[in-house]
Amino acid sequence: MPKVGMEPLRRKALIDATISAIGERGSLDVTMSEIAGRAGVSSALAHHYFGAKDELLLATMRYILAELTADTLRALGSASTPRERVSAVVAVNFSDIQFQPETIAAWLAFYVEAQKSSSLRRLLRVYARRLHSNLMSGLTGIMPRAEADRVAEATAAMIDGLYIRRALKDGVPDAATAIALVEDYLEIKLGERHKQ
Amino acid sequence: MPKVGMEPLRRKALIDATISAIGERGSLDVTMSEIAGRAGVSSALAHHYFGAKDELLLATMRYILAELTADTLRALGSASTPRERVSAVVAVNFSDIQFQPETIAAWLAFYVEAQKSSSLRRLLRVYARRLHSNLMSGLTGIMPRAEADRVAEATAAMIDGLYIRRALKDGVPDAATAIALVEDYLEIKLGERHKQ
DNA sequence: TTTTGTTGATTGACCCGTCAATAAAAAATA
DNA sequence: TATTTTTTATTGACGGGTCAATCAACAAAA
Repeated sequence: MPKVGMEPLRRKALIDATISAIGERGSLDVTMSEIAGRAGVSSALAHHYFGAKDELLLATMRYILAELTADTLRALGSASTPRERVSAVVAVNFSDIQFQPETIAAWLAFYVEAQKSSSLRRLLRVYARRLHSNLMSGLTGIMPRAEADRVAEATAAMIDGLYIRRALKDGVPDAATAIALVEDYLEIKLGERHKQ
Repeated sequence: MPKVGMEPLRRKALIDATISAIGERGSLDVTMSEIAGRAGVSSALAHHYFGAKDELLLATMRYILAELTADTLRALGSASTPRERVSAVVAVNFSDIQFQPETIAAWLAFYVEAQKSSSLRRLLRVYARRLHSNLMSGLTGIMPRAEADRVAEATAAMIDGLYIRRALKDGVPDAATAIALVEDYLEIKLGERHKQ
């Protein structure tokens, strides 16, 4: 019983289904039928709206990225000092929505797929650069640019590393502990400056 | 022209071929024929020696892990102080052999596959635990166990994170810079203790 | 009647794993 | 030593399965 105006709803449902499918299986090795089934439609419809599987995956990654961006901007909005900006960026990356096994598994899988797909690689590079510049937006108010650069790099690496370890379900268990580790690094890195 | 005693040679060649194939494609999505072709044999032979694809992949991961273990033990052997032990472990992870795009891509791909394969997951957990305990072997000589635990966790996360970023060919470019970032963290973390 | 939504069925490609067959070396037997 | 037999090495061909993508067809809204 076709109703008009289904396209946006179907697209959203298919993207959600893609995330949950990838999250559950832990890799991009999910079939179009599997995804479509979760969204309650036929695989033919998924192809109808997205053309090819690659494009569905790309759209999904874009969606995840957009979510992260929105969350980050929101968090940055309510931060008044440079120090708070840095903490806000860190906190967002470990927020309930972002630090879920499903989302993390998807991230990891996309990282791997990025080696094959140049459009995906470009997208991930945008994310990496944005994370860096978001961290910089706080750090440059605290330390010289050159040092801020290195601290941002180390912080970003630490965040990514904690993500991976979460995916393995080994090591750091919860978000709070992860945040504590990153904040501890930042604290001594920033405290260093006060003393001298 | 069959010669006797080929088995170990073929096994090694197939494992090498697996690493280079995975490294080049950037994912485990390599066919048995592709791997066998690189090793200069037929896909049937690969099956003959390894049974199934899973087992070849597992053997490959085991091989990479064994290499890393050997390198680490060698490095730890020539470290006399606890501080040197820590640096040795860090250095090994960024040594030329380990920090190559091919090897890194393989690591990343295996991380993803580990979500599906429990035997692979077990193997990676062994690696994570070993890295942790290797770091601890130095850190416990410098700070209380509880704090050493946290520093080891943060260091390990940073190492893993720098690996990922290397795979993306973005951010930290060379091993020296990566080592500098980790060492900087360790230095202030250790220096902190001197001052108080 | 044109547009939008939807699917079952099908096709074509790809790939894992198996098997029968071949050939040379090694071991056993005469 | 000469022969047969067994073991080891190796591959081409193929069966069976999976899956992305297509298409014709149908139904309801505009």
